[in-house]
Amino acid sequence: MSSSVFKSSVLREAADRGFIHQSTDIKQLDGCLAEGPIALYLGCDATAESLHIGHLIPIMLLRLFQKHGHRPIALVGGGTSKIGDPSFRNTVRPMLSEEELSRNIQGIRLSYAPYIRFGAQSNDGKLVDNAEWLDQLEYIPFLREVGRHFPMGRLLSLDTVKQKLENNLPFSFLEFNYPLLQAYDFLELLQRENCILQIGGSDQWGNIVSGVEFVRRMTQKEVFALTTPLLTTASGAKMGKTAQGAVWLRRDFYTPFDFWQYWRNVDDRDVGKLLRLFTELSLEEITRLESIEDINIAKITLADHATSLTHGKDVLADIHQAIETLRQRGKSASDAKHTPTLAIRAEAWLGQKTIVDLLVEAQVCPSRGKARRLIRGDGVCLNGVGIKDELLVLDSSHFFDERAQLTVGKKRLICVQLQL
RNA sequence: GGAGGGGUGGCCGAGCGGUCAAUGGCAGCAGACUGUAAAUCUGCCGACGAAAGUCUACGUAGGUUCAAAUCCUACCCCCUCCA
Repeated sequence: MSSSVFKSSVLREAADRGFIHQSTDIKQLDGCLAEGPIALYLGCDATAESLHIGHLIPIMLLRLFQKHGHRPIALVGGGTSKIGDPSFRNTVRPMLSEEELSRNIQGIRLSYAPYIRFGAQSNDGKLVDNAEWLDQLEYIPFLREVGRHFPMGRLLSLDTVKQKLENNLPFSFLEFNYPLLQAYDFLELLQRENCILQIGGSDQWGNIVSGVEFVRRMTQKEVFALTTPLLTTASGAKMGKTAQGAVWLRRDFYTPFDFWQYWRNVDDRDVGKLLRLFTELSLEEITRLESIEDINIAKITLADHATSLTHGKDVLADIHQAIETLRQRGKSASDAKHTPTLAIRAEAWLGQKTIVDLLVEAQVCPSRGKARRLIRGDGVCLNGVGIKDELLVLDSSHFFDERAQLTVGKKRLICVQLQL
């Protein structure tokens, strides 16, 4: 999508950076945006205690809108999470308890903090929980006021619904109601906050458009939908998922070091795209980085910027020091605060426990058997020396200044801190 | 409510009384080559154990059998068709 067609600065930049996948009447939306600040919202369900990289594109877009003076609303689906979004997943979502939900909502608030400025100023963001209104709904009034605006044909034509039916996947009336509730959110936010735009990932298109149509039927007002592309890596995998699970945005779920590594190791073909989406470097600067022969410079820049946006600039020095340690296979002793660190008590370990125990304790391996196999596969170094002997017992010779560097493969580093 | 099909390791998917800790694929991890990329090749890929081996697992609970993922019974869940 060419940016030159837009009058509003925010859509121009969004288009240039690759944020726009689909939208309803974008000309009219552009007009509204050019006239002055609007309120817009992004919703997500309260299914975990942290958001992850998969959520990040729409969040970056929400941030972009705020940067251009618009008012962002982060909606957390405390209500809709009781139903479970059936979109594009073939298992039924587990039912969450009230306690889990409120814990998750708190965690999501924390996840948003680096990206969206919340507060009371004119374009400060706001975090709302749709349980606030959805919990109040009563069945018969809801059916009469809301249900009748959803033609059955329209509902059945939703991609998410069709997919469930065609593939004979489990799908109950409970989940079938999800689009209605999400649509209702939009109406509620229009009335409460004069919110006229909903953004989301492209998998949310059906749900979002249901809201746009519903609002039109209820109020005769035009509201808008804008979706971001679903990010897959060049190799086709879903962005942000690793074997260990999601790449979480909260540092107590995923260390800044590992977060940095995630970006450092992206596919070559994705670097430019990711720089545009996940850093705030100028487009000229990104083009320059792309033209440099050594693509690793662009990757490191991506990792630095994405990480400092999420975790703050001050983590970078530590991370770079740890990287240097890794590069030299654990020669120097770093005491980085933002790299994975394991503290062990001298009297319990020295002369007692083995390298296998250490790998398990450091949560590198989930079991002792895995740790053994990792060693047998030449995957483990202690202070830069390859470990051959899985029975190796730790002693003071392994520590310099009470520290040892445990490296696993080329990318993982654990600082082991000895406590006397 | 009736009839039929199905629930196997992270996912897909074989197996249908012993040789099954369970073929194969994907994903993953480590090694080699590189650039902490991709592709390729090699090894690993339930837990405990140095090993021999032991234990726990094929929806849940029982049962038959020397022996069960495989047979029987009940229950739970999913799908399809009928009512």
